[in-house]
Formats: sequence, structure tokens, C-alpha cells
Amino acid sequence: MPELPEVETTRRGLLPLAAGRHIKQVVIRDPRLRWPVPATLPARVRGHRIETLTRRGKYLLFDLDDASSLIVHLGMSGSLRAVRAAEPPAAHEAFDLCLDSGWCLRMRDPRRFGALLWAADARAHPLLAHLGPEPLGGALAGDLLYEASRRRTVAVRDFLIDSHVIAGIGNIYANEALFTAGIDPRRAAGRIGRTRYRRLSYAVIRVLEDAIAQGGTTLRDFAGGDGRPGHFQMALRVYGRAGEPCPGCGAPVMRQTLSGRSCFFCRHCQR
DNA sequence: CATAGCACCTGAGGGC
DNA sequence: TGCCCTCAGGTGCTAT
Repeated sequence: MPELPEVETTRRGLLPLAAGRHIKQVVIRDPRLRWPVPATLPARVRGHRIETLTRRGKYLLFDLDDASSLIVHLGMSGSLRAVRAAEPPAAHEAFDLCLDSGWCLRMRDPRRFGALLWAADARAHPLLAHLGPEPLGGALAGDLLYEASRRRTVAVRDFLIDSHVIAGIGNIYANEALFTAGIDPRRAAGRIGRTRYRRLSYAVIRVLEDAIAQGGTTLRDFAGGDGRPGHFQMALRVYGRAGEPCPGCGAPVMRQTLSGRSCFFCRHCQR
């Protein structure tokens, strides 16, 4: 479910509640996530102060006062929202991070692809250490994508959603950025020139920033930390719009499966 | 090392 | 209404 804009929306929604609060307790209702939630985790973090809430790619990091972090990943179907401690848990609500303020940050994750982990040094954790650069915040330049793509034969859509190349881009925003940049998502990454990668990097930044400004994309039931859905789905131009007219030329948007995942594009506007 | 395919799960939606 | 099928926003692991 969540890509970078949805994770960032969650982060911004929860930051005011989390920063500076102490963790009263962590309640694990269902440890069966992507990796089992360590049984020792609640005791390890209880009583610690949350210094801040940051994001790396699609990972949320609750940075604690001893320099350790709680790592949360929302997987495909996860959402994290604030509820009052007395709120009875519903189905698929795997855990609560209960704060000393009476608020609980409650994870709902029906498919259980999400994660809750603890690390003494989150940035050095194996899951995070090899992530590519952040697309926002100035690190992304077209030249970076160009250099990284040399001799790569994978489709550029697959190249873009590879978190080891660049962090945070998923299927929705890869498709949208490629449309904006006028690049055929099926084209081999290594056969795209420097100029077009510059255009693509601008498109990635623009699409992600626009989506964040809209509170992310709500396809089914995504909600930010404040429980409100995003609205970027209204602004999607090709994703999920097979058969609808291309906003550029009016020809029907095409859908094709690429590496097992749907790809949407306009065969005239994207080359 | 790069690539392709599989695996992990549940729920929604469409066709009949 | 119910059954069966397909599909879904992620990503690590394995075999080649």
C-alpha cells in the first residue's frame, strides 16, 4: 500500500504526537509480521523517550534517547494511526506503541507484510544500510540515475522501483513519473540517455512532492497518522487507468504486466 | 554481480 | 448470496 508519500504523510501526522514522548509500553497483539516481532522488543524500549520520527525510504524510524530506533515498515497493507489508549482494537491491528500522553500509535496490517524491529543503529541495519539515495532533499540528480543504469537491461520501471538504486519509489509513482517524463516504462534502463534521466529525476521529485502535498494516495483504505485519507488518486494520470484516455493525447492508456506487476502507460506519449 | 521467479499473506471486486 | 478467480501500493531470498 504505502510508498514514500504515504509513509511521509504518516510521519508528518504522527511526529507532533510522538516527539518528546516516552514509550509507556509496546503491546504486541500479533507478532506474525514479515519478520516476527522480537519478544524482547517491548521491554527493550519501554520507558525510553522518542527524540524524533524520521523516514528512510519507506521505513519509519522512531529514534530513541539512547540512539537506538524502532523500525516500522508498512509493507503492502499497513497503516499507523493514533488512537486513544481506551480504543478497543479491531481486526488486524498487530501492535500499539503506547505513549505517556495517553495516545497509542496503532498498526493495522491485514496482509502482515509490515515490520516492527529494533536496532541499536538503524542506519546500519541490514535492511537499511544498502538503500539507494533519498529522492527528495536534493540527493537525486539525473546524472545519478544515468550512471547507475549503465549496462542495466531491466525495464526502467523495474529499475526505478529497486530500492537499492533509489529509495521509496513504488509501482504507482514509478508509472506516474515515467508518464510525466515521456519514457516508455518497458525500455531497458541502460538504453536511456543522460538528458532523459535528468527529465525523469525532475518528474520523480515533482510527482512525489505533489503526492505528499495531497496527503498521499488512497486506493483502498490508506489513512495518514491523523486517520484521514489522501487524495492523490484523483491526480493519478495513468496508474490504474487502463482504457481511459491519456491526458496527453487521448489515446487509451495501456496496461501490461511487467515482472509480474502492472504497468500503465501511453504508447504515443511515452517512448 | 545482474536477473528472473518465488515466496510471504489477506481482502476486495468481478463474473457466474 | 456464495463460490471462484484475479489482483493488490513491498521486498527479501534463491537459483541461474
